[in-house]
Amino acid sequence: MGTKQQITEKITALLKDSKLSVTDTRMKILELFMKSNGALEHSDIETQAGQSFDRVTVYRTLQTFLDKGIIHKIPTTDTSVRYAVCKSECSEHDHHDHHVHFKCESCGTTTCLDETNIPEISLPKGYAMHNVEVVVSGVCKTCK
Amino acid sequence: MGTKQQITEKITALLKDSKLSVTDTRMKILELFMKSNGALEHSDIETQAGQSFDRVTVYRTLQTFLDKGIIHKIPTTDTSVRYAVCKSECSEHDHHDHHVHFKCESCGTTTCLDETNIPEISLPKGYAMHNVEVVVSGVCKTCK
DNA sequence: ATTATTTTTGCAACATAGTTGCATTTTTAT
DNA sequence: ATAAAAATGCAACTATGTTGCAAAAATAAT
Ligand SMILES: [Mn+2]
Ligand SMILES: [Mn+2]
Ligand SMILES: [Zn+2]
Ligand SMILES: [Zn+2]
Repeated sequence: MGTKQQITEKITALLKDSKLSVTDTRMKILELFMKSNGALEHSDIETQAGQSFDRVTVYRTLQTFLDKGIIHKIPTTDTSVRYAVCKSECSEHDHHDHHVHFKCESCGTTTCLDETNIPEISLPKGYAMHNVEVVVSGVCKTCK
Repeated sequence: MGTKQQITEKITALLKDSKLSVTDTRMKILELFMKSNGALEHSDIETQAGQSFDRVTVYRTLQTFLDKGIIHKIPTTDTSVRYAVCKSECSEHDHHDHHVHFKCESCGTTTCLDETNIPEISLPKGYAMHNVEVVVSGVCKTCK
């Protein structure tokens, strides 16, 4: 985990590396992502940040982080949009999150299974594959 | 495809098999699904149905079809919800759509690749798998 | 075929989610 | 310290989804 001070430094570095201004909103939201063990959605952030930020700012911050390759989206079958921090390999407009996502039906959390690779899929003739998303649902390690 | 008459009979039978009342809304929406070569979202249905049905009715109809195993959802990374007709194996509260979904980045359509099976995935120790969703994005057969 | 019962629909009203323009504030560059 | 650039907050708006209830339609019973 690291001390509060270390986390702050790490987050600041991450923002600077992405050529983003270091602002309170961005620091706070990134901190929430770092602390969380699962993916976050917009409403989680609004709640956990303690109603200190405008909704619009949160939307714009998430979009900025997406653009810069700091976070990635996770597909869902409801209308919610889930976000999780990317690994270091990701960069602006070039995401490399080729791992499986897991949604626990018990606790509701969605996590990145960074070690679980996505297997090969052979599409029918004529289809070109650019990206594969895999979301597994079931019961997680903690809830079992 | 079949004639208009044949499609009507087929749809009527499907509704009766699912123990649903045969109504104009349900006939029309099922017809749209049958005619469409890809998945539909709520707005597609409202548009294509020619503003004849109330929004609420469309929502409720889709939910009913989901419950009865007539359609299934397809995960997305935006807030949209996509639906496609299930194969015959599906029944009430017991979906069996273990196929890959494909989203074309060119034409935007999402299709069920019924013949493309979902490969085995080995999760980390402690995780129980109930369902797997796979969505591939790229360029489809038609757009290539 | 008529009537009774059950189900579905449409409307209104509401709630939540997401977007855009613009003035003010904050951050970064000079 | 000042100027330039960028981010934020607010207001106003659009889109999406939900609930209760009365009217209408579909099915079941007579
Ligand atoms: Mn992930
Ligand atoms: Mn499908
Ligand atoms: Zn869990
Ligand atoms: Zn296409």
